[in-house]
Amino acid sequence: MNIGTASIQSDLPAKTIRYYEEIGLVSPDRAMNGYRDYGDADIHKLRFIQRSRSLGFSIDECRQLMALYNDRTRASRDVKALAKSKLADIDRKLNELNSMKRTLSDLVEKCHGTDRPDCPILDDISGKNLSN
Amino acid sequence: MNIGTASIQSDLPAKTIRYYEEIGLVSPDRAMNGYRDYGDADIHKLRFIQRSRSLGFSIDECRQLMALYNDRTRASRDVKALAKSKLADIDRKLNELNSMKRTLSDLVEKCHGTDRPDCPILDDISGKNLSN
DNA sequence: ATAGACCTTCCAGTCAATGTAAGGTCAAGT
DNA sequence: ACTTGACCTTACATTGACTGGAAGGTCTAT
Repeated sequence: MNIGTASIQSDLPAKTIRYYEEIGLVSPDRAMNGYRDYGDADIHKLRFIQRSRSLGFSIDECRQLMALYNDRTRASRDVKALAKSKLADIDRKLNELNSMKRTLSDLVEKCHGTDRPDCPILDDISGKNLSN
Repeated sequence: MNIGTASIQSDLPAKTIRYYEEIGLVSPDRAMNGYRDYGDADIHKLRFIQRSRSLGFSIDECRQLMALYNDRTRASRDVKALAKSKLADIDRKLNELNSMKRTLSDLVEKCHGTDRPDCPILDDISGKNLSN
């Protein structure tokens, strides 16, 4: 499939997809006319990278994650270790997201939601009653 | 407190903290010697920004989030609406993280974790049995 | 066969930092 | 009082990860 379709399927700009090829992250086949030709596996990788990036993983971490897909010759013990370490990263991020969610939920819940400009939680958040 | 301490407390490089001041995200007081002087509220904001950035929120979104802290004159109805929209973003991110986690967990679980180079889940992930 | 929507490469610009240089400030030790 | 070393300051350059735009080739439809 062409890059335009790949762009839609992966939710990444075509520009970015070309960039990912340039830095060696996802390298599609080429059709006879020189157009990039993406297969299902490529799309799957791109989608995974899209999610990873949008969640704050670096390109280098994506490269490691791609190694899990690409390197069939690697001992699966290594694959497993790498995957486990990334899982720990993900759990850390889940905790942080939940902590942010709690902060914002409190904000939503405790603000009265009227036009009144005073909002009790703002004082609390901004450090007046800082517990940490 | 000085920027070095603020750096440790917020888990952000001093360089980055200065940059955040430059772009108007967090502006500390100045001591008589010209040193930046961070208060507890500043640290709280920096920590929040640190978490937000590491989870893939843009600087512009951080700016919106800071507005929740800073703008006391804003109608709290607006504050509430903004917070709710950010909460929806967070829920989306939580879903994506859980989806990544599932993918990687399967990888860890189904790989035998020996030195054998074949790993059944790799074929699956790389699109051979693509269900989406 | 020509218009319009796609694709190509290449080079420049942006955003969010990060590195480095040159110099001022502070607290401790002699 | 002076110096050493860890801290702080600004200013300018560089990096990483895109993003935009130009100049041109390809494909599909009328």
